[in-house]
Amino acid sequence: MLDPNLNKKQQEAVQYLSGPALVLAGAGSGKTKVITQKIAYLIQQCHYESQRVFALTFTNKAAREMQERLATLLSPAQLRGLFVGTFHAFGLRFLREEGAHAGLKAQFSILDAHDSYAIVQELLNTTDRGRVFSAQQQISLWKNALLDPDTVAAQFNGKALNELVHLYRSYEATLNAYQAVDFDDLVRLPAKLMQENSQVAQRWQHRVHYLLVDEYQDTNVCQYEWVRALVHLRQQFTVVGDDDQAIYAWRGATVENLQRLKDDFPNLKLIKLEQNYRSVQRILTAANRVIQHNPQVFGKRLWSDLSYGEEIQVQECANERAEAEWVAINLMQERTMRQTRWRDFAVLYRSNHQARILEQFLRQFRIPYVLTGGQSFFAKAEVRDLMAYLRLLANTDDDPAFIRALTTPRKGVGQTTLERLGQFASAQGGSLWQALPTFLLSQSLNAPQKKALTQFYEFIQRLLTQVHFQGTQAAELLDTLLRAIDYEGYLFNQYDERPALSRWQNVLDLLDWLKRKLVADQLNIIELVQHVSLVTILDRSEKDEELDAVHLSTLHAAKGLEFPHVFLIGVEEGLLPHMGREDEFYAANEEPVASFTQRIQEERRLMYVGITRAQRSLRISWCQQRRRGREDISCERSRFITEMFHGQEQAQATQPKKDADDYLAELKSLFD
DNA sequence: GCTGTCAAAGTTTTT
DNA sequence: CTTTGACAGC
Repeated sequence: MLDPNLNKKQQEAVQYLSGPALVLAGAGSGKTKVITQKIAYLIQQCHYESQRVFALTFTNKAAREMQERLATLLSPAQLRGLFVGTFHAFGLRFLREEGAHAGLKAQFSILDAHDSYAIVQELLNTTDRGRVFSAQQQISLWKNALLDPDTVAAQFNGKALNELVHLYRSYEATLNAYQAVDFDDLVRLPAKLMQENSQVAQRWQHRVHYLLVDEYQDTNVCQYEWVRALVHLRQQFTVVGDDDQAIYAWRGATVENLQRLKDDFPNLKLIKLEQNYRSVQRILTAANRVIQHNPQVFGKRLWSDLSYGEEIQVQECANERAEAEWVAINLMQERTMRQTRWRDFAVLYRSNHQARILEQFLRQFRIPYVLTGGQSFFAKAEVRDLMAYLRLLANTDDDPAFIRALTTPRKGVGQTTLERLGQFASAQGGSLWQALPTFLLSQSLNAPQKKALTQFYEFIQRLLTQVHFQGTQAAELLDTLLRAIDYEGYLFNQYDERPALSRWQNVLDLLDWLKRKLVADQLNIIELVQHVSLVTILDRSEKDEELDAVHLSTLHAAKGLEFPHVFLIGVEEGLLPHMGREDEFYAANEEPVASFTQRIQEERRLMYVGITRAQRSLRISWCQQRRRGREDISCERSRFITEMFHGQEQAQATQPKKDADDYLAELKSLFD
């Protein structure tokens, strides 16, 4: 049955099946609802087979949310075979089947940003982090634009970027030698294969009967081409997007993909969802005012049935400490006065480091909070250490994993020996692991190093005999591994008691999570490792939902979420809009990727995303001074605040009635 | 030649 | 607060 709560436009979007459809869905207009309802409609009413329907998202969170909603709409049998996941997860599945056509072995590794950084650093032979970072970025942008080294070389012929092109080539060669792909490749290689291999293309064109894409405005060229190739045959797809919420241009996304869609599919059906079910009108008005300063591709105006709502407050703070305190005090007051739950609040900010000071104050006030986004659990050193062993077991040619496993915990093999082994391996044209047995016979090796390397070799060799174990047996293998390397001992030796304990806890959490995964899905280590590479944060979504806690999130990570009461902090020139270094990146034809104006526009959309997260109340703060590195810099109010209130009286923030000390005293008395 | 200690720096956003 | 690179000692 079609949900009777759908409005006319939503219904149209769900039921339109006569060809390609673009649903322009403003913030809070029921976009996820439309996608999930449409999937249900396809399967239940139109008799699409589940394994023929594919829904693509950008984040794991969005995918999970859709899966959860679908679980309430479809029977377990109907859910089976249905693909709802990120582009990258889909890419992994695609490459598992088709990787051979791209020269990949079945057990290829997936490198994370750290690994690629290390590779670029090695190739550039520099310790200048800025240089490495920007080179890495450039390669990533090229990849996202579906440009391979040859194409780039042709376009940059004889120019200063030659060195970078050369780097790109070596980088690709290195990955190939490791039998590894990076994140970008998970989308780039499928797109490329679809274009270049007609057998592969046909296979998938026949498999995918209906395709849905969420957050379409954030697709890059690879994703666009991949989608285009997938639907080439049937032209049955729905993409949902909002050009005003495009905030990933820095990752190669281009809003022009919306425009291109019209050109490539002349019969494209355009459906606009403009009724907002989320926010009170005042908040929408503010959002509309801000976004109006951007050029409008598709004229679109959000409106709401809800009441007008209370004033939007703007608070000027002396510095970020004062700001964090202001947030904490307001949270205390609001919770008492409105009888709300903690989870009804979110504090949103431009960059992760702003969370730190907030955390301090929230802890002090004993306000429970959860951090979404931010530093990935899987980026933590201790987690990567353990994963290195697993990656090595899954793919012994994974040199970055080999190096990390061999050197952490330290085993008496260092820089020099490693370099020699590296030279030895590249002379043989193989990986470090392949070279190791012969290298052990070499004369230049000293006794201690030889002994250490032999031990390591035998240790890994032994584990390798068990690498195909599944489920419980594989889980036991993890325990064995951890005990054998005495990682706990290493941690407590390396760090003070408290940090060591917290790291060890992380390892135990990881271990627990891995084991559950192994047993639940009956995976072996190889499958597990590939899966884990795509997970950015430890999956405890249900707990987060149940938890009554204030949400702390970056603006990027908050997209798609909504909260009754929102604090948007750090709204200053330089921070929002953010002004970074004037890095010069190039897409093609040596055109810089983004002009100053374009950057401001993206920042404005970010502001728009922030405002439209709020359902009922919105509070904005900015600081006169902010600590940046070692010095205090003075800040100005963001232009976006001015734009928000343009032609309107600006609400003056009311001073909190109690000050921080009162609250702390009160709290203290509670706990004494 | 390896490893531990010390000082310096911090990257906007994420798969 | 964490991570990384430089350096000195074992």
